[in-house]
Amino acid sequence: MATIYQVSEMAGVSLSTVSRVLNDNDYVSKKTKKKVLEAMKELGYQPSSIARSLASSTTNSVGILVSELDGPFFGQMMSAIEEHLRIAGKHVIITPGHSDEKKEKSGFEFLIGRNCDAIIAHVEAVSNEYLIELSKGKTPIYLMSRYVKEIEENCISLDNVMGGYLATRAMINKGHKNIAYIAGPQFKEDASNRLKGHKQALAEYNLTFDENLFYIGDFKETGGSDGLRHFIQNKAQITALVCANDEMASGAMKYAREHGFNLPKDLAIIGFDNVIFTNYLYPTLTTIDNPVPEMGRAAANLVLKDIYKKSGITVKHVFQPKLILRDSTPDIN
Amino acid sequence: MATIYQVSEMAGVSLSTVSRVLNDNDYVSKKTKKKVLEAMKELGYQPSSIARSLASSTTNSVGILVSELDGPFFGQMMSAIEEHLRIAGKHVIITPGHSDEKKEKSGFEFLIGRNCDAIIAHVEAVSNEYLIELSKGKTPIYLMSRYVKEIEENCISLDNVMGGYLATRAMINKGHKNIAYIAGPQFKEDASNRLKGHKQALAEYNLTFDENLFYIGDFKETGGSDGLRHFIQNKAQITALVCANDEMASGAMKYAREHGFNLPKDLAIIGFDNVIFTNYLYPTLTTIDNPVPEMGRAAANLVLKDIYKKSGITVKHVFQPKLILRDSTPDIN
DNA sequence: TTGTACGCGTTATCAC
DNA sequence: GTGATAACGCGTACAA
Repeated sequence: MATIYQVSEMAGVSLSTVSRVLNDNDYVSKKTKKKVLEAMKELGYQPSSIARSLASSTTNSVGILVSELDGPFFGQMMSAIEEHLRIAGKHVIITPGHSDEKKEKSGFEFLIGRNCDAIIAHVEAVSNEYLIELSKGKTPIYLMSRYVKEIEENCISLDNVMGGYLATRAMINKGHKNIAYIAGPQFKEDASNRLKGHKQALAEYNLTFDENLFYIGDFKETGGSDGLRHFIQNKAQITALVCANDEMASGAMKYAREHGFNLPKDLAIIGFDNVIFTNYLYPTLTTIDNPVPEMGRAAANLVLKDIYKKSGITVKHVFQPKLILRDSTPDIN
Repeated sequence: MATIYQVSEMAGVSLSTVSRVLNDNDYVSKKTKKKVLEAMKELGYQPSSIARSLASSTTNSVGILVSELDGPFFGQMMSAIEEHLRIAGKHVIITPGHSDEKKEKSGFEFLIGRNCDAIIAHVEAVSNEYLIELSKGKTPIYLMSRYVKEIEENCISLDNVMGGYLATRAMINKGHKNIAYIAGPQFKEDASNRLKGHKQALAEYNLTFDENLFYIGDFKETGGSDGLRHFIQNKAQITALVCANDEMASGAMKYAREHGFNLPKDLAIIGFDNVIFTNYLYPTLTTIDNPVPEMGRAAANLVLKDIYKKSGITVKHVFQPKLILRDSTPDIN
């Protein structure tokens, strides 16, 4: 591997000069710049990112901490962030936190230990206090899908209350009155906010929140099937089911069909997130769109602006969900 | 940030000694080791991975090059690799190649430029020659789901011919004779091998391969719907549809239903990969299991063994697919 | 078993 | 504009 030194020798200039053309901006005469560039090409010179990092104490890498590496939701998120960052020549170091406090913390430590210039995290188990404390450290932290007031400038979030409201209101508008709700784990902020929205919608239309029509699932397919089973066993009379995310909705659909429901006639179902496969379920799933790709780009833009000092960037911090009507919620007669 | 130097000072030893306890193995007396360890704790010392890399010319990072960051297939793959590598303290740098030759090449360059100790790649567009040439470079390359004879020791692959064979044979065993096939892009090796298996099965049972019952899709949902539309428009009389992956099968299912098919009675469908959501489709999708997680672990093990010299590891290079029977392929009477 | 001294490839700070 | 020279934080022969 050719080093900056060989280049300087071949071009007949000093190390400093080579370093200058490498970092563009400085004052270098066009003539010498050209000489250096040619020498570089000649030698097939590739700057060492490591040495650069050591000297400049910046790694051009941003850490991404997500709950899972698989799953459509996180796939979209990572994809959007990576793509946007890569254009700027930055790279991502991804690690999963598995919605577990210890693992999330160790994920942060791992990323910080790798000297990431910044971290974009979608964490659910650690407390706000922990995050606030962490934000005081040397590595800037940005939060996806989470709003923490004290560091709101570093948060990109969705209005989940509104989303939950829209979902339930959609059912009400379709004429349903017996609406069951399968929530996500309540320690997760988005899950509890969606539930809040659900209750708001009920209240607005003078429907009472019934504990018998409420179940807390795990945000996975099993949560949906377990929830529906729970309602059936308790002989709950329901015509509509609101699920706090698409995976659970899909699990509920499957369970419903396996237990004699004729979908969507016997039971209207709505999900949340508008994950890709919702459109390929049968019936196609009505859901609430969660603009994950845009939010991912926003997060990337935030670090580009704050950390890498790119100019001309403005970012939106709070995004709005919207209702996507499909076949799983037909009009009732 | 405390450096090795401060630790040495506090512990009253030299830099080398600190370095030694840092890297464990060397000869250090228990007494001094303890002193050093205490000093480290006292100072909250964290070794700089960058300086380490510069001095040792190894980064403890392995590059992962996948086609897409989202999608269930790659999600599983990345997850398995990351998890396994992380246990060994290595981290992954992930970047997508989008099944495009230029992007895949730039992905390799990117990863190599980052001084990854090794690269695990799932690439589809670059040629075998390119990969062989690349393998001669300083960064070892490992291939997922691809077999290149010249570097077979670095390949982890699935017996796709067998998989294709199993899929079609399953249909034949169910009593079907008019079996349509929607293939994946034929420049992708797995796609062409699956097709080969399909033809083998047909031949074995004395069925002729009919161009009218053949369509090349894009491995995505649209490929499935486009393919089925093609068959319908050409008035192909089919009772069974074999798709070269699950996404296409799901797209075909959706299209079939939208066009009056009563599934699974009117049309039996089988997919390939056994991606998570196949189990939540309606009807649940019969498919060929692609042991992606095991293969991911195998790849990770390979670099652990070859690059990081872990002992006691043996890895399987070629994996076998197997048939997963579900509801989309009922017995016919 | 422990310490010395140099090298890894750049960036940054001064002079010139 | 350009060139020395000192960091950056650690690994490692080599010597002791």
